[in-house]
Amino acid sequence: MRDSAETVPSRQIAENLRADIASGVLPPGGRLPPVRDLAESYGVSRNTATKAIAILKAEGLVTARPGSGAYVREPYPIRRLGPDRYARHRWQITTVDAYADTNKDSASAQQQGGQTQEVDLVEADEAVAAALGVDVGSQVYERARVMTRGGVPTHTMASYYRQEDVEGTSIVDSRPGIAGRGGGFAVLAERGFDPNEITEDLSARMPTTEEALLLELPAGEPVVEVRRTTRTVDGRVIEYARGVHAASRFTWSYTYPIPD
Amino acid sequence: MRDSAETVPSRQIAENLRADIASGVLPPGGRLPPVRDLAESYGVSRNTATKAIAILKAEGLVTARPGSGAYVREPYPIRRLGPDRYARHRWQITTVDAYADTNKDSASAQQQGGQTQEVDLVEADEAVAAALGVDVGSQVYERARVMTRGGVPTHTMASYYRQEDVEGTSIVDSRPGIAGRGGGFAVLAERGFDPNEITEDLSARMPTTEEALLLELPAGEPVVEVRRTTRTVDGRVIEYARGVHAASRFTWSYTYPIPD
DNA sequence: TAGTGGTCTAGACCACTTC
DNA sequence: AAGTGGTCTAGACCACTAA
Repeated sequence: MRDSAETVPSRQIAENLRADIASGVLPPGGRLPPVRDLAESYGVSRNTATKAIAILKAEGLVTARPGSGAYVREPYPIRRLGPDRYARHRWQITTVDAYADTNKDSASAQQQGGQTQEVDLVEADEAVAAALGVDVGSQVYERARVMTRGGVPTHTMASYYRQEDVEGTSIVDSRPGIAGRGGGFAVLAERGFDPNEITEDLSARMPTTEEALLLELPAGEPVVEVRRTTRTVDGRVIEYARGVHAASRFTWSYTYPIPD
Repeated sequence: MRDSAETVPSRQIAENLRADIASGVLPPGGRLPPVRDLAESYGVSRNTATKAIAILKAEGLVTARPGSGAYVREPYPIRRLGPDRYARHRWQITTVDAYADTNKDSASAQQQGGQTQEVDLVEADEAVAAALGVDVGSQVYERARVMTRGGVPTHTMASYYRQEDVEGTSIVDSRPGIAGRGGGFAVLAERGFDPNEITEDLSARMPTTEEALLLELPAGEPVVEVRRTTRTVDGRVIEYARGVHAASRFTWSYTYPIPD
């Protein structure tokens, strides 16, 4: 065995374990050697072996369960998010199939995942104000929710609406699911604000401590922040939304023509 | 001061420092108290104070310069990446303005950033093979580069081409910049493969150790992996590319109509 | 030269899981 | 009860930065 670069013991141990993970000697879900064993076999202190594990945790390769062991992280089923998830047929309710649709939706929604929902009047921060074209600090409706899938929280999403756009609609009703499918798109459409175009901005970063708790993120798991602006055909912004996604559970896919 | 939740000393110190960063008491670029001072003022061991700093490093809030101090990370200028960066006018060279264009481009390119370039025949891995419609393990051209901006590496990008599509073109010439502007789009267009549509897939994760070294990533900095497929108007895939971006230096922006 | 972060040791206690 | 990860202490040495 060759050490390609001289390095400190903790990194060297981490590197060896990493190689075992990559080669499949330690398969996903497999348990790493206990820190006490690592310490002994490498002739280092327990702290140093612990540090090696900590390095792999920070890289997102390993999670530790106190009292049990350290395990190779298993890949989540990755959901691919494309423009299709906003497709009209998913939220546009015609009079003909309205009843059947809501039945089917509620059934599949509860099987696959759920969401909490909380509606509030809040003060618009800078981003919200800029997007909706209102003054910073003015009151807007916030619809905040946490989405789960198979009992595991996957992402948060908070939508913001102008008061006059949604006052009196079911969006403002805070009972979960009352806004129906489509994230309020159907409600907005009924009101005459037909969603027509979306701009999505993505960026990635490490989570805040609150986000890590809320989404039950393991160490070494980044988040993707999504900012979505929805406009009518006239270019009027009818919704601004911000979400935070556990990075390992999603990919985003966009297809577009090369512009001139 | 209230401790909202009982916690271990190292996390508590980290939380206090985090609050100082958020409130501006410790501004971006500001230096944190030395670990020895922290240890003394909190009445903990040096190790514990060091751990507190390590937590903030993993969160991407702080970077440490050995021998100097630990500093609040300053936000990078963020580059917004939209479909425009692939626009035809950026790479389509008409006979009229070809000369002026190359002059301008090389000047601005060298001011703002550069790129290394390496061209090789490599074996197609699974993703490359699937995208280009060739067998796994068959030989394809790889054009790998590292982009820098202001001397700082910002992202890698590796493009893959079918041999028969680019053989004999300047894409295969490994001299940096020889492919000209547009990432080879101009060359492909000249060959009769006019790039028409792009699919981009994004996901975020922690970097591998190689990536962290190559991109000079501080601890706690995730990367965004971009996979790009470029097609002609007939749907023929002419380029598959993969890149790794330092997350904190970019946002991605996509605008699209809501599909039916 | 003084100060700084980085790493390591040897030993300790705790809370938790697993049996 | 035995084993596990998590955390902490007190002390040490190193390499590096900055004056």
